[in-house]
Amino acid sequence: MSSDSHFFQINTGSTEPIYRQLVEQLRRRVASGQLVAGQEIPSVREVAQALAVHPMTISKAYSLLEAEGLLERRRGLAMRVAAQHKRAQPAADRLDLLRPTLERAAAEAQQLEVPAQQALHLFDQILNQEGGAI
Amino acid sequence: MSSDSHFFQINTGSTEPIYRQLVEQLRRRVASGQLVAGQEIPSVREVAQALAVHPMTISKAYSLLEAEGLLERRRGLAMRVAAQHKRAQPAADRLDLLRPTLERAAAEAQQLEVPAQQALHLFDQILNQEGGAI
Amino acid sequence: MSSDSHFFQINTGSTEPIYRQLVEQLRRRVASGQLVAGQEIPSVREVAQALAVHPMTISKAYSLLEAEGLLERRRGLAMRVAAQHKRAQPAADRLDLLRPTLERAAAEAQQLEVPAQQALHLFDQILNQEGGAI
Amino acid sequence: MSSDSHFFQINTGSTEPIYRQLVEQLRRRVASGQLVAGQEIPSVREVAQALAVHPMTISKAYSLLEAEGLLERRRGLAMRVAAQHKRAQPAADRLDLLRPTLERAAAEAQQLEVPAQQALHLFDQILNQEGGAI
DNA sequence: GTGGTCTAGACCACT
DNA sequence: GTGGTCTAGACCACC
Repeated sequence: MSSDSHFFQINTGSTEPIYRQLVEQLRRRVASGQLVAGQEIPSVREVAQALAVHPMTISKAYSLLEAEGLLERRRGLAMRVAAQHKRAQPAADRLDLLRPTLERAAAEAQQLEVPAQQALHLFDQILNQEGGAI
Repeated sequence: MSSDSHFFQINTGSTEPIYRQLVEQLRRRVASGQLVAGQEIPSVREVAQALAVHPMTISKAYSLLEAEGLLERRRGLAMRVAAQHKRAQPAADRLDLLRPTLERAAAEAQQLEVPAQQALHLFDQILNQEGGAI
Repeated sequence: MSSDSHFFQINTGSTEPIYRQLVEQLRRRVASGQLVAGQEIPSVREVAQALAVHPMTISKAYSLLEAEGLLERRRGLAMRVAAQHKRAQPAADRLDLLRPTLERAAAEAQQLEVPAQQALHLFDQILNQEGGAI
Repeated sequence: MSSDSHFFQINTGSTEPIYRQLVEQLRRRVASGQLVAGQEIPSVREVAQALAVHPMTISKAYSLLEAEGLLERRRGLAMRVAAQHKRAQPAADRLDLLRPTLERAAAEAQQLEVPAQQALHLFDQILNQEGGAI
């Protein structure tokens, strides 16, 4: 599953704990429907190696997601997206999940006295670089 | 200085340490020129009470900013923005300081499969609510 | 808080993970009302030392109980029983929580061909030794 | 040997490893004399299918019991209870084997503050349901 | 191969 | 003092 070496992206410089970055990324992918019920996720060891992080850190993220009912553990097998999870959420709800980070960006823009128009323009640029067209 | 009870805004629920939230807010305000050399900032006790946070947390933020040369401590007097700090930064540099948070928002949008246009629209709305027109 | 060195009892020989033994003991004490909202529990380090177990093992138990809403974390302070937890449960429900272990004991008695009367008698003896009169 | 589909009872939800559940059940049955020297036990495949468990798990239990001298492996034939094992144990010893689980139940009763009398009454009920009269 | 548990021990954030 | 995060690495249970 070497093609999954970029399954997760983490920012080691951030104050946000790595395990939490993973939890939130996976939650978003399930909310969007990118990950569907039954789908296997890369193993703890694979992710740990790909991200150069200790396996226990990955395991902690997976355990939390399991406790939350989003992942399913199967003895001796790779974990997978749980069969009976909250299904992919409607677009309006997903947009809401984006709100906190945008609010933070807006607060920073204000403190930096960056005009709204410039902030919007920069965001537009970044969105178009990122993953290409959605 | 009761009008300064909202000098800082913090998010106690965040994983980002409070002292760091304070440090970064103040850096941004200096970068934007909202705070100028010689300007007094609210005392540790005032801020601690207003934010319902332990005074040492505020003190830690102020000490870091002092070590950084951004604030000046004066015996028995309120701290103030240091005389010889890097002056307010040009608009282009300030825009760059906004980039990391917008990159994070863009990554989240992509994982949530929120179309760029919708994300931009939401950001626009939030910017216009926030502090009013800039 | 040295008098709390026996706050928890664990069985290191068991296959049941230590952290889970702790979680279940604390759940039972809250269910019975022995632990009430707001009450502080011994610190991670105290328990770790008293039980001769690694602090992270204790921490894991406490984190699970916090995720479950039974404990409350307070930055820099000892954890305590959450204010808004499911209150102490009625006697009938508590009796039900005892059922699984008694079912296991009954199954073992059957496999050992120990007569019901003898099993009951032994249980009676153990109950009366244990904590004294309840 | 389809009538042996319920030769073992396991609890897949438990933290106790399946192979260990099997080992202990068989030990108890031998201790009680329910299983006697020379008696055949169901094959790995039969048990695996009946319990919906991986054959290697059953095999591991059987191997441990063989290493312990309780079972005998015979090329091409079903395993059987070893000829020269510790014979069925006297009633007093078997009662002792029941003690650990009853001690655990007593500890739980105490933590739940369930009165001894109620705990005993519940145990009595369960014993009489279980396998019928012994 | 899979995930889980635990230890020893460092360093961080906060009161 | 409090809890949290992470690493390095051992050993276990299961497929």
